[in-house]
Amino acid sequence: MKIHPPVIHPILRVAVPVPLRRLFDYLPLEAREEMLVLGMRVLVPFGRQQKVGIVVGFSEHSELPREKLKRISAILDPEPLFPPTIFQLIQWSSRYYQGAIGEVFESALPNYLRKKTSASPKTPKKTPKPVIETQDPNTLPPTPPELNTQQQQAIDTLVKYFGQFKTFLLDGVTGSGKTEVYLRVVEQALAQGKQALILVPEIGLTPQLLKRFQERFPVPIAVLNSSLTPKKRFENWEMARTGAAAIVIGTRLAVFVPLLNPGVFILDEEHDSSFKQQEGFRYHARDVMIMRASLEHCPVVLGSATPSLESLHNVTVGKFHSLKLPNRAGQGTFPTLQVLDIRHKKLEGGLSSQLIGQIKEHISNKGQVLLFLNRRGYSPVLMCFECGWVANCQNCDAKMTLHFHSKKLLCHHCEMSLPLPTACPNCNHENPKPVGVGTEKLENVLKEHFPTLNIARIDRDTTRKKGSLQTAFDRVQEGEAEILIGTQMIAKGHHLPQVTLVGILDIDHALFSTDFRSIEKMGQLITQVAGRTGRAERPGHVVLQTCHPEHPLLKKILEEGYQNFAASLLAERHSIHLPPYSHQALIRAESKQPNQALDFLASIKNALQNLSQTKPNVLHISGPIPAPMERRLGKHRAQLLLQSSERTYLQKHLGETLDRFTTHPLSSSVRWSLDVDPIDLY
DNA sequence: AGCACGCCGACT
DNA sequence: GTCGGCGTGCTC
Repeated sequence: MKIHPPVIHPILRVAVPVPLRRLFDYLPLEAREEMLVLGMRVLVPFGRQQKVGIVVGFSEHSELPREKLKRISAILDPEPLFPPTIFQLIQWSSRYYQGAIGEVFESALPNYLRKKTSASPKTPKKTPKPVIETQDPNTLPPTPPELNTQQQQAIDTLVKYFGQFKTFLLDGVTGSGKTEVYLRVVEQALAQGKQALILVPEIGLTPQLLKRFQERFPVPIAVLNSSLTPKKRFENWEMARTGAAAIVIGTRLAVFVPLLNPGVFILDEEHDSSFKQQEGFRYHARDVMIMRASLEHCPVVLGSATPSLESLHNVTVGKFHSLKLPNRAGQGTFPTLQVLDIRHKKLEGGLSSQLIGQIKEHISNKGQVLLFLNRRGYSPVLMCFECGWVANCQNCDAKMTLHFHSKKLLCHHCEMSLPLPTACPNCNHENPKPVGVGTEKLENVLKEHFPTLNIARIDRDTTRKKGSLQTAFDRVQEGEAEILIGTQMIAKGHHLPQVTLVGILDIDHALFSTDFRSIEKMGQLITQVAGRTGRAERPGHVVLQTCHPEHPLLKKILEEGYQNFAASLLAERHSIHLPPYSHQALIRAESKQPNQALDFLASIKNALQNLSQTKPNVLHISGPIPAPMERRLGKHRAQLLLQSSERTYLQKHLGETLDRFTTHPLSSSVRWSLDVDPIDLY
């Protein structure tokens, strides 16, 4: 491909930010051709609008007659914003995830640069700190902890691979000191004058990691996530791009940030599904990061105490190199695990009397208690015991959740909210009753049981405000609350050294879910929640309440640990050809009319089947079937699952077929999208 | 996705 | 008689 335009009749191929899977051709500005370079932003007339596009190619000819082509309105950048590697990365991502090229480029830009502002963005020169400050060993802030042998080996191995591409899975139990490994590796990168990019799954995990890095390194650190103001995000992006920031910490969107001098890539909690974007351009930041590391010849470190089955498989087949940290750093000990059979037991707010007894005991021994219940609200069902009526959402195939404090029925899948009925809307009998337990009810029940104790509840409802999550964790860490109740938000990353008892309530539904990944997620969640305890000198105890104490996979994880559990799951996936032993793509569709989505998918299936006649058995198509929640927000949803052992085959034919379907008669009344490597089937 | 054009219901 | 509903079609 040519970097500069040809001299005669040049035509610019421009990626315009619209959900169309093609490029648009334009004529260059007269007499300024020589200024144009691939990757520059240009302002182009598009229909009646002006849009900011990216020049992604030059050619002598267009499929359109020359007189139909419009001329670009302006060149917006003095130099391309993307270095060649990022330019390639974006194009690869667009092909791999079958995203509209213009949208993929757009999503790699900070909002500030997506605007039609023709003002060329000057790099913020107000942070002219030295690009990289080398470390003076005498002024080392808090003495870094001593490393154990495994940590030292991991670091030595990683550093050896500086300057070349290799993917490492840092498989370290909770409390094994993964972060210390990151710190030392980054230290080495900085010493070589290189930058480090570190991704975390959620914004909430940034502050503590940022703090650790700031304490250790006196260098500019840029944070990139969606909570920043557009201006700030642009400035931090520029600091990364120009090399002013030595370290970049961000969420998945930061995977595309240009770096002047990349040295090492780190992705923490690699099993976390938040790395997968779930709308629009559906990329997985972990997989994009690996591709990026290969383009930029850097090592990439994926860290987790509970690695995804995909990554474990990649270790087995030799694509990833495994680095293990099997021991807890410092004085940390492993928690003891106990299964509590709650069949035929009377529960109070979801708690068995045994568990309540243990809570009392731990509290009286000055320990903290953590209760994990992955369901927010007061109760998931409101039911009339006279006629059997339950509160359903009118827009979705879902029950409405009772929220006691706000005195409302809320649908957790749309915005629907209703006042609490005092009588059954069906039979008019008084007071329909809540059924089932959410975190809010659990909190109320505990308050009755332990009126003198402080209880902290952490879920989406109590942490709406920015910073409130951190405040809640601080409260617990400082011992201000004796009992902590939380949804999966508490499973992520936070150190709670005073917790001596963890109670896991009601995870049984995951054992029988239709989604084949839900057991994997359950195992990760149990292990992560259990890992919150026993991190200091006091040993921890984990109690899991279940109605299925004999379930083989539950026993596996409790008796043999995550590693063996994961091995069993992998064997199961292998035997039924599920990922990572096959590749999937999911086409989702939704329509107002009940059958349009299904019909549309049926015709895609038809087209794909005709196509795959040349290579039968390579492509398996299941569906179309109605989505697990058929109606959501008033739309009828359906999906088509494609599975193949040959990824390239799947990818190629899918792209070609879908291109033809943009003109399908139903494509205007059916909203549809493609998800490559889907991680949940909803 | 926008944003037009275009053809049918309740309003000054 | 018109304002505006959202169906259909196009964007170099």
